[in-house]
Amino acid sequence: MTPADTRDRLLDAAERHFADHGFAGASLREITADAGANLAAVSYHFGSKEELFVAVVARVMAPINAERLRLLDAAEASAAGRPLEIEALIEIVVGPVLRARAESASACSMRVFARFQHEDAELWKRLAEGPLKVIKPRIEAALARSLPALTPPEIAYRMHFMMGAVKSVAADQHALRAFSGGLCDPGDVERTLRELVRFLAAGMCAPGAKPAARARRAGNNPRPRRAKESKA
Amino acid sequence: MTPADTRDRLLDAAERHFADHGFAGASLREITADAGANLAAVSYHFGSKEELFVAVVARVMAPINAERLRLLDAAEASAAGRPLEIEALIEIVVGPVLRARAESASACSMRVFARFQHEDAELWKRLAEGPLKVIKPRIEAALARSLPALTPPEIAYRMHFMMGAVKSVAADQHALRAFSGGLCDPGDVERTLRELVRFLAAGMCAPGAKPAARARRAGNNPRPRRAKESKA
DNA sequence: GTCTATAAAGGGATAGAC
DNA sequence: GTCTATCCCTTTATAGAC
Repeated sequence: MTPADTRDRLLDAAERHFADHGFAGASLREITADAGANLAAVSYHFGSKEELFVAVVARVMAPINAERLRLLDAAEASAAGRPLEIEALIEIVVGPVLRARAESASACSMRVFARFQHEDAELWKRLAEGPLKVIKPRIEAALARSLPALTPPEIAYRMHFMMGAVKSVAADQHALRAFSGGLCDPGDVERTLRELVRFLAAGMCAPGAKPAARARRAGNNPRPRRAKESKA
Repeated sequence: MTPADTRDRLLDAAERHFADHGFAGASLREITADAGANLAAVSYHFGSKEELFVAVVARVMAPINAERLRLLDAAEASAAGRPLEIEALIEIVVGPVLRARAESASACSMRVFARFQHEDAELWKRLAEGPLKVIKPRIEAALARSLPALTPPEIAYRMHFMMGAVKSVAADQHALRAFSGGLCDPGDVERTLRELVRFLAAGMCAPGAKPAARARRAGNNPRPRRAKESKA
């Protein structure tokens, strides 16, 4: 076997256990046994269980957000100032999450990604201040440019809904298979991604609440909107 | 405020703690202290921590699914055989979840609803075989009737995405407020519900994959496309 | 860096008095 | 039904040998 580093084996095992049982439900004893390491190795390499968890999440999120940034930079450079097409933009946001599975031997990255926000508030805040806060404004700005008919709250709501749908896929592939009665193969990442992008793009493009002007669909007028629209 | 029954106070406190910390993260000592009850009361009334959890989830799910069934029966009777309007159908599925908050004094029902599927697989299976398995086929059949252009796998995928978005709202209202920078008020249930239904209805109505016409899409080419299609 | 051994705390469950 | 007291187990963390 290729033992890699003890530190890396600990991260691999911890990723699996945190994904399966959450932070509180995973025990360092099982993690270290799974990693073929000693219990004290966690303290030596990370200091505490919480620091190990943070390291696991950071390792999961880093390549996902790096890929998002890379694709976003490339797409915006290629667009030369024009708004991105909404399906392409959503694929940039969603694709790296779903494809992270293929690159991870343990295939638990997505579950960690989907679950870590449900951990205790202190943990979540600490993680939210980290790698999330660099990519989110970029995505938000790109969405606002591509969907000029929507107000900022509408953009915010829909981003939230979108990430929820993404996490529902990432959280548990077994649930998707069981829930669909075998109709959906969660192992088919590209199919799942195609369905997800199509669903999200349509939801994102849904017409916003219009008080009087009945636009059949969201106008693709790249007029820089600044008007505040207060409606219920 | 009547102290109700010890059993009910235990359920109330357990709902809060399970919602905040998950099954593994909640401790019976804190729950019983919060309920003003004795530690041994859990064993007496429920038998074990796991049975208490199951009772909490059942109490949360029962009124939600009962309301869904009631609304679905009424809508289908009123439709007299015609497919339901997709927005009305989605509101029937989603509304009882979001509105469950208003009826619960502790306002934790939604968080329990959103989190309980992330618990250990054994727990999840046990709960999935319960109240979920009566309402899901009804929703699925109604969706299939309202969206005849979609294949069964497409229906299944989109149901999964839909419930993910719903859970993202139910899971943590604080996240919605923080994530939106204060633009979204999670306490405004009706506004949130309206935005969510509009988003989901559009996603559900997205055109399905054409069998022969649509070839496999390349990864991400920001080729600007015309406005999207309207009806399925 | 890795190990053994143990500390210190907290967990769920339960027996038995009342 | 409710309580006290306790059992027994697991947990994280750490000290110190190697």
